[in-house]
Amino acid sequence: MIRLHDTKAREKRDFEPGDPERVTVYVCGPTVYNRAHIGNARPAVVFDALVALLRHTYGAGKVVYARNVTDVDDKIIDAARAEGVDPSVVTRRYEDFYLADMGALGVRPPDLAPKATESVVEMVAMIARLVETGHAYEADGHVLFNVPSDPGYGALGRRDREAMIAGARVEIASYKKDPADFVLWKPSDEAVIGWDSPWGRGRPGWHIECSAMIERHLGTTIDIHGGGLDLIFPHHENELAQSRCAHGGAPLARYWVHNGFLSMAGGEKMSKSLGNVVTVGELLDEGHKGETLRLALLSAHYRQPLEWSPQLIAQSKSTLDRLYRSLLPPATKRGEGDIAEVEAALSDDLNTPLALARLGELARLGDVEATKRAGALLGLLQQDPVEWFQGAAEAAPSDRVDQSLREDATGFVLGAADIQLRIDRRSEAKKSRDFAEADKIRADLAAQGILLEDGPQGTSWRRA
RNA sequence: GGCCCGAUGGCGGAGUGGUUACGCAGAGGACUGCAAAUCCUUGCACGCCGGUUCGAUUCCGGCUCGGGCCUCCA
Repeated sequence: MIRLHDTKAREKRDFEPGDPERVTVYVCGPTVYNRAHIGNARPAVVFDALVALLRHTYGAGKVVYARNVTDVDDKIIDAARAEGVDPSVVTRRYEDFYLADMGALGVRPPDLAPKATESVVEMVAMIARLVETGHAYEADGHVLFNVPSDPGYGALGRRDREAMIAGARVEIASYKKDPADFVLWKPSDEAVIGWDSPWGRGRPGWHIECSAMIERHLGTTIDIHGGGLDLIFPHHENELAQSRCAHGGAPLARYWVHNGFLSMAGGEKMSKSLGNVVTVGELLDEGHKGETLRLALLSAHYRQPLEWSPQLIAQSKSTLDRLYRSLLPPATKRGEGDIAEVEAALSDDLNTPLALARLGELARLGDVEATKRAGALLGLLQQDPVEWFQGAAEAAPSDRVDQSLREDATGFVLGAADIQLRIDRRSEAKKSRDFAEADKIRADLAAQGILLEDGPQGTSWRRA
């Protein structure tokens, strides 16, 4: 039995899907107008792990995971205009970057990656339904959702209308019937991307995109709707209202799951507007392995805040070194591991830190099979251990996306054969008790990031 | 201002009404030519003030500090 913390109920609940044969998950994906930062990667990794657990529990073919791509948005329009290109040039580029970056973090592609621009017909239909049922109205070329028409509004974000209006930071447009009303459709002039609709040429508002894509690809009521904490209000609150009103009161999601934020040194949230972002691409370019970054993101519980720091990365690296070392032959099995311990930790509201601790115990016991299987649940430890220690650093995603940059992706001065040659020379020196020479060889290698370890079967090496 | 979340040892980070988290770093030991890795041993904790209780880090209230949201944001 999986238990999940439901944002709407504000407590952990037993997870019971509407149909165990078809468990549906929808997570708000990226708006593709720039590179993903490591904070953006947190939900991708967290929900990747959650979906892996669901597949493990209900069967690989019984879970449908959709993560949308928002490819129509004012920020995209601005970026395209600044570059003097069509918006699709911008969106395709950053969608490719996103997939490469997330792939490097071991995030498996979702079953469905619907694009907003491909569901405009459905959006228009849903808006029309809302207008017909009195939940939306046309004003000044816009179509707005009328918040007072939905008595249930505010339940997810737990805020009443007076408080919202009092705290509103933006100027309230004069054409709104109610200050809380939000846009479903807005007009586009000829210079801007747009679609024909009963209300003239225009483009959808942000919230309706998700509602329409969920309806089209997953159905009226889905099992899990996920995203970052900051999406609770207004994005998810509005989605919820639109969908419920368009579907005669049927709830949009049975469980609402939100991940906490990543912060930078000082505890401040990582965000574009604060200018303190570190992109996934930068981290990979610095030589950090994607798996290390993934472990770092899973090292705290998904709802807890997580402070991103060089120490966190370093600690995650040494943890993975230790885990991979246990997979290295010859493994000595000290006891029987039980993967159920890891499953139980994950099943309890995706407690990845506890799962990681139990994974460490499996590794300590030297149960290679159990360690690998448990690692798979977390999306870790699936590489060949020798490759982990001796392989080249992962090529940066920029290299993967842009083939022209691939030429010098290797980046290492010494290849395995070279290293072995020096190890042999050092062994000779040791045999003749020329320790000065042996230590010099070891130090020279260390200077190039190659660490030697003498064992009973001889000397092995790894990259730092 | 309104709403919400958090506060655990040097650091990261689970969990629990009474008993060991775990990892990193530190100390000692084994192993080693010396290291590294590994193994063994080991020190270090629950923001403050009240309350409930036989007993609270764990429950309740208040406070302080930190963070998030209040229609850009994972």
